[in-house]
Amino acid sequence: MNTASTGSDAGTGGEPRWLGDEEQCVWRSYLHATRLLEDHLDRQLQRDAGMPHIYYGLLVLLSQAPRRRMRMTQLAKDAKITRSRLSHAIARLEQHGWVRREECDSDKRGQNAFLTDLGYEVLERSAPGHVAAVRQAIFDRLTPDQVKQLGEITRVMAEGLQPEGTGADLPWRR
Amino acid sequence: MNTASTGSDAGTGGEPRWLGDEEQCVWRSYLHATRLLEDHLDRQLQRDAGMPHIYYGLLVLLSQAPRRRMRMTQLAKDAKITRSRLSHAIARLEQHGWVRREECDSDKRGQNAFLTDLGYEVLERSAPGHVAAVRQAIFDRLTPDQVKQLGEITRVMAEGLQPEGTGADLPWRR
DNA sequence: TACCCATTCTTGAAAGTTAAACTATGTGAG
DNA sequence: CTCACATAGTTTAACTTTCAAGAATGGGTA
Repeated sequence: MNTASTGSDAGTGGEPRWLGDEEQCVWRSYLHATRLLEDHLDRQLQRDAGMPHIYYGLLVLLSQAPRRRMRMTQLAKDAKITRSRLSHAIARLEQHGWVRREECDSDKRGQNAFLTDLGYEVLERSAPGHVAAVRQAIFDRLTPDQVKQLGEITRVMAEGLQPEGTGADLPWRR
Repeated sequence: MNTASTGSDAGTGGEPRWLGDEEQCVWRSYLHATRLLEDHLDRQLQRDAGMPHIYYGLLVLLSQAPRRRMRMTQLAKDAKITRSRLSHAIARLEQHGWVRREECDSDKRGQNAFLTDLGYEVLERSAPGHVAAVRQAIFDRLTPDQVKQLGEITRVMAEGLQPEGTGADLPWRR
């Protein structure tokens, strides 16, 4: 089924409002760009740092955290991934010696993941190449205004997709 | 390593040009938005159509093709995925009876994938919900101008990431 | 024809992801 | 205190993706 068409009936609720020609075109561009970029960065990092993009992002988050350590749940939230996925990811990063776990003092259920020196080195070594790749794909190709627009657009999108409410965590909403 | 920092040395080539504060912020928003949206659509489609977003996209492409069929390589190119990935994907879609393969007349190496009636029905049934999800995440939240900007921005990005040259295929470049 | 190399598509194994179930600890009400 | 329920994190199995290798056909050149 086309995402467009002047189609008729209802799906779940009422009349489905199909996408117009221009919207369709934008949607396709979005899909292509995001898919190509993610693939590109995944390959670049797999080659240069030996890990997929998302794992690299975890190391970055840890490197920026107070004592280079963070609670699992918080890390999962910041990285926008599920706890399950994080568990698997940290397990692997741990195998490489880039990250380690430690019990959490205040909460016996908790675990902290922390970046090892070895992990920091890997990050240090691969950061320049990664930034270059990001720059080449985005910041070097867009005008300053477009960059600003992209920031605002994605901010709005993310806001709308956050689990619940803008607090993205707090038990407000509903 | 931070994607920013006023860091010093070189990576592979010359001085790495780190991202400025604003660029960093945009990049983070981009990652969050795209990750959240992809996850959201994957869950929505897995629930309503029984397949991940990318598989759904394959059915959409097939549904729009001439006789609802397409050469594997062309399909892979249009969907921006590798042939290997496509092979596995089609294999699974075939198991569900949504797609089938047939030999290609003109080239004995070739295969056509075609959308079955059953596949078309699934698409027809799940399209409204999918469009609604896309609309809710993007088109209902952005201003018409932002939508236009997003289209242009992603077009530029995709262009820069295409395998080689804009032809995205032709043996020109280099 | 014989040969070489490109193209098409598939395959198998390893790595990564998901959803659901599960363990263990925290927390509040009664 | 005790029960019920929420939270934190892990685990299992099924599924998806990737990478590298492989089988078969096409095409060009000597």
